[in-house]
Amino acid sequence: MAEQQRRPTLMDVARAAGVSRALVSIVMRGAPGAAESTRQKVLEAARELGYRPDSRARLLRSSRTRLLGLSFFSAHPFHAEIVDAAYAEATARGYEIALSAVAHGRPETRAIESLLDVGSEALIMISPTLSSQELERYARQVPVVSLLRNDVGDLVDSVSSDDHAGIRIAVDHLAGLGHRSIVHVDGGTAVSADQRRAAFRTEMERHGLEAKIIPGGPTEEDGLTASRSLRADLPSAVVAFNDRSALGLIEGFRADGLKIPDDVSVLGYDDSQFARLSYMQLSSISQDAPLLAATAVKQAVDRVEGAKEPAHVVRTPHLVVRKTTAPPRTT
Amino acid sequence: MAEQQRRPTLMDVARAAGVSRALVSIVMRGAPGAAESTRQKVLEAARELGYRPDSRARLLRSSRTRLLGLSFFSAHPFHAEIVDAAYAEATARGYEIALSAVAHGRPETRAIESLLDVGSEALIMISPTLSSQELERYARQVPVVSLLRNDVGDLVDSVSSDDHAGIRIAVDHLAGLGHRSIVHVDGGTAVSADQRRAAFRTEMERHGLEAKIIPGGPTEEDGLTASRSLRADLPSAVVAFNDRSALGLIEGFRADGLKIPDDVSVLGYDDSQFARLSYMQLSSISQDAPLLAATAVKQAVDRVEGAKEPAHVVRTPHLVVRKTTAPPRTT
DNA sequence: TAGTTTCACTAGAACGATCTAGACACCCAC
DNA sequence: GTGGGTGTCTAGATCGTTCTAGTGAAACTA
Repeated sequence: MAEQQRRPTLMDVARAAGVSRALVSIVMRGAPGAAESTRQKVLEAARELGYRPDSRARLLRSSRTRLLGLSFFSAHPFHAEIVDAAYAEATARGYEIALSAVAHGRPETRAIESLLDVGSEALIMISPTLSSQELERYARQVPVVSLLRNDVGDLVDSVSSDDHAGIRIAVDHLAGLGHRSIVHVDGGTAVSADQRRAAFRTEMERHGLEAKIIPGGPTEEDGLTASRSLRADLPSAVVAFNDRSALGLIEGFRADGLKIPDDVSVLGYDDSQFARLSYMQLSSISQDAPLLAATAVKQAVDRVEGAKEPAHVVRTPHLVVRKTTAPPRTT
Repeated sequence: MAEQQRRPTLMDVARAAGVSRALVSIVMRGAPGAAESTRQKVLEAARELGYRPDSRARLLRSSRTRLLGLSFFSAHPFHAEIVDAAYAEATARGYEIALSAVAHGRPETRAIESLLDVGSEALIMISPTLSSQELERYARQVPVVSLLRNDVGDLVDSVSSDDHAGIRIAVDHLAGLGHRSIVHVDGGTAVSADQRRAAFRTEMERHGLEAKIIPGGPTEEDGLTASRSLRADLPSAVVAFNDRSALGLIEGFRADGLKIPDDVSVLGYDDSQFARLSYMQLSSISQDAPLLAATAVKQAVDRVEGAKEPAHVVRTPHLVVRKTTAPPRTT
């Protein structure tokens, strides 16, 4: 069936329109140097033939590819929101996004190399797990922007959210509601977990409260497990490492017959889609992913277009109060 | 800072190793036609220079690109699981995956064109929303495999799960447990919703039961809304359109003080990561996404490598019983 | 010994675009 | 009428590969 007909090339369009390849190229790129009348003629011929420029050839030849490489983790739903926002911002700035997923059996280096191989002018990496030395090695070839992580050395740009400020806001919020017994279920080995843990310690001290920290992780299961270890000595509020963990915590608490927020307040982190679900109504610290993504794209474009020095942009997160945090039970 | 040093090319390696470009190309591709000794010498030189082939040039020149284009919806977490599995299968078969997301403000056609522009030899589309005419238009250029949807015309391959069988299994399961009052919360306008709705009708009839259907949709919110409209006349079991909808249903029921599965059994569809969460323990109809993904990749590769006729593979889903379905309350 | 085959290697075209340099026509000013 | 500018268009090189055709030497066959 399906006859695999050859894709039309510049040459085909040129022949059809009776001009040279170079002129067709000029017209297709919208570059100056073509009379309006021929421009129309060429465009018409191109449309007629269903011509689309071959990006391999285009990228190969042109000095500027206007391609931004974006690596993300396929297993992390939160990253999808960022991908979405990055597309929008890149398009607005006249750049394309080349996607590469870090998946099971496909390490980060592999994802990056493939982005480089297709001619990305800059790399945006969401929560990179590579060491800063490795990141710097790539940064010598092309500008690299680390998204959601900032301890990446001096050669690498970073766009991140102020974890310390986020935790401060979290602790202030809960302490402000009157909570005295607040626990942090940490992120284990996840990116940012260390910073948040440390911040929690100092912020609790600032309030003159004891900083109790329970080992956790980034998934629902981690939250669930943590809820069990909290059962014996229930705090009045919990600051989760992220929303997914918070979900696990809440489910665990509910299974024990506890009411949220009556018996325990739970505060998430990320303000992801999960938090926004109308039946969850999870209070959360928002990093504003779309804004961070847009900033990272801007950063990458700036570097590509001449900015010499890598910048480290830190945005302050903000609190989104929904229905899982409230003043403690006044027993 | 970061001196943007030029990437080494075949020419550089050739010079360093004292051979021709063509020979380096042969060695890098692992093609036959080079003596073992020179092979080592070239490899060493390449390693030394940190050479990596430029995929733009490679793809441009070679007749075979060994690239499979994969389009997915960034907003649909379920698709991420498929992306993951597709990578694995493609790698195993010696192919690369080119990813393109359908995102907010980035329509499916745009995602596809970009995959074509980079030289994909075949297209795998997850739950395509284009009309079969549009799909066929692309299928004339390159083999197209539709994943999770099968009403795509004769020119397009499809790998899908037997929706009718899935619903039959669902209804059999619940009827077998003794349920008589079973409701289907449908998928609204989502892909496959029509098939499942129709199947539910015929299968319920086969059991001599009344097929009650409530309008729904693919998200948690849709399930939640549906739970409210079920409140007045509570069935003993619900077949949700998918897991996300099931989650919404369950949360809605719980908010009304109902116990799952004591008061209502809820059956999901997809057996996604949500279903597997230890606190959800959602009974669900599994389409086995990794298997479907692997099949789609195989299909695409077969077509690329010579299979003339598009095939329509239909896999039978299976039941995964967890803790949200049980015999009805014996009032 | 002459002819054939095999092996290791190379020169140069090709892929489909962009880019550089220059040609040609036209208009204007002096 | 000549020189210079401007606007439109083209030829040919080029990007970094792969591919085709072929060279030359060694090894085998008759």
